[in-house]
Amino acid sequence: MESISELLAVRRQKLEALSVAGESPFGGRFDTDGGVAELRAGFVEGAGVRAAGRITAHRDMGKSHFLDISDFSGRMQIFLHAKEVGPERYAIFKHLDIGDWIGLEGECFTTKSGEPTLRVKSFKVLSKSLRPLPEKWHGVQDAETKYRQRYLDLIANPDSREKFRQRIAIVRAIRRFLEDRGFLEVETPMMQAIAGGAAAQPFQTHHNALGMDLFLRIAPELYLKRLLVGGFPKVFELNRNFRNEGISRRHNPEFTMLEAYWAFADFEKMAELVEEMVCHLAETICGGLRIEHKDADGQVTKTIDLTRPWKRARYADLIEEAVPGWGAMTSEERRARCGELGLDVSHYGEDFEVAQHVFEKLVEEKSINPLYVTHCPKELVPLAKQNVDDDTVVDVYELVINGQEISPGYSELNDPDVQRARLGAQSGGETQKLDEDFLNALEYGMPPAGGIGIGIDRLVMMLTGAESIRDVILFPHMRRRE
RNA sequence: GCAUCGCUAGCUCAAUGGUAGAGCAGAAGACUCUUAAUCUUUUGGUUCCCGGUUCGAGCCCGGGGCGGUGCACCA
Repeated sequence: MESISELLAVRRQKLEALSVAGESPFGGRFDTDGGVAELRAGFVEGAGVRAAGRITAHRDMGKSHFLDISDFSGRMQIFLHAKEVGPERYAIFKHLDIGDWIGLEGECFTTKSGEPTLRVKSFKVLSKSLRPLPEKWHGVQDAETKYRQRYLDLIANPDSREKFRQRIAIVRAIRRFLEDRGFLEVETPMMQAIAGGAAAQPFQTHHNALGMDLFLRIAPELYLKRLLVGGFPKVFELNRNFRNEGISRRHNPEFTMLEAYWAFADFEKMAELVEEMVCHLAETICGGLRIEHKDADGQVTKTIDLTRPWKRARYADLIEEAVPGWGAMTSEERRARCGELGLDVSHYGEDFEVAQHVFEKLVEEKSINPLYVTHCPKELVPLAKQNVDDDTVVDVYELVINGQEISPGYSELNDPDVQRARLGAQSGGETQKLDEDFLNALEYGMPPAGGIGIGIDRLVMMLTGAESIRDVILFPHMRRRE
């Protein structure tokens, strides 16, 4: 007999025994006085309490039993004695396992060792667990199991629970922060006839009734700008984007993006907004402006200091700083210099692509503390206004933290003719891809505006010390098994 | 796509090419304040899959699967 079958068989036998004894193994409604961590925190000696949770530990002392019950909020100890519940209920209790959900009613008391504990007077089986839980001390270590069976990770790994609790708090706080400043949250199409607003491979689908192909959006940008045209002064959308590209530590095919637009503002005003917001999140949710990232042994590997004001620097100056003399070099000299620095730029055709590679490797990846990069080359950003003093650069910032691009911010381009030319140049003459309705909307007049995008997953990684995007996405995409 | 590392009991991990082991969980027993409870006994294996080398493969070789990491890709 295989081991797992044996473990399952034993639990099935207990399931049967519960039914025979007249105890429903899958319970029903059970009203409690709160989550277990809340009850433990609000502990009053002698008070009667109703609680429910999953049994996560069992310490057996003859006829005295100490158990931990847990829910998403935390754990609490309960004490169950044969004398307290009577022989019939005690017999039922003997059929319980670690993993089962139970509801109980009891009285608060403190043990000799000082642990707030619930003395069980009565209990009810809420759900029998038919499979054994992961190991109590090490939890689930296997990355594949954590991602494929997130529920096991959430049951067994408190660190993981905490990261998701923080993610939820961050998303909620962002919404509140923006709403408090008059931004309206909107919902725009996720299925689009033309996947615009970024340059990425889209997922394709098909609408049968309309007989047309549609794309999952790669960005909401062009629709949010239509709303600026329509008169919305401050809008944001915080939801999923889809990009049909590689999966990595930093990429999931569907990811969460915040985009916000503010009429009559510019990229610098948006930078102020983002700086204020991220610091607010760090202080209220992550315990302060110094964010520590730790390795598996708990050793601090890096500390991100979010103290304001954040550094601001021009794109060209940062490259010059990384590679002295860059600005005065010819195209050939730059490529040669890249070779000396160990950077492979052979597959880049354009000069700005070579520079961008240098920027990514020598500036972005090395920037741990916040850095606003401004005056970026216009080729990189087709949807932003050109700078009035230097038409080779655009009025944008790129916010880099933790070696990753966290947020771009623009002074949005609102000249329809310039916009058409820039998008046309980007699509390489494939006029089919131009979103004519968007350009048409611009011709009605879009107010000058500041706009931002923030990759929420990467922001949460930065704020919670997660090294992989999969650690902040509940159900990351995996290759199908079998 | 390329490179590299990994896959052993339900979970966490061991195992010079020579009888696959431990801890936890499970089962049986002892114990009325334990908290990684303790103590005694004990069940549990398609070593990811297929093939090869060998007297003999968890281990070596080839192919495949899944996963981690890096590179490539990615405004």
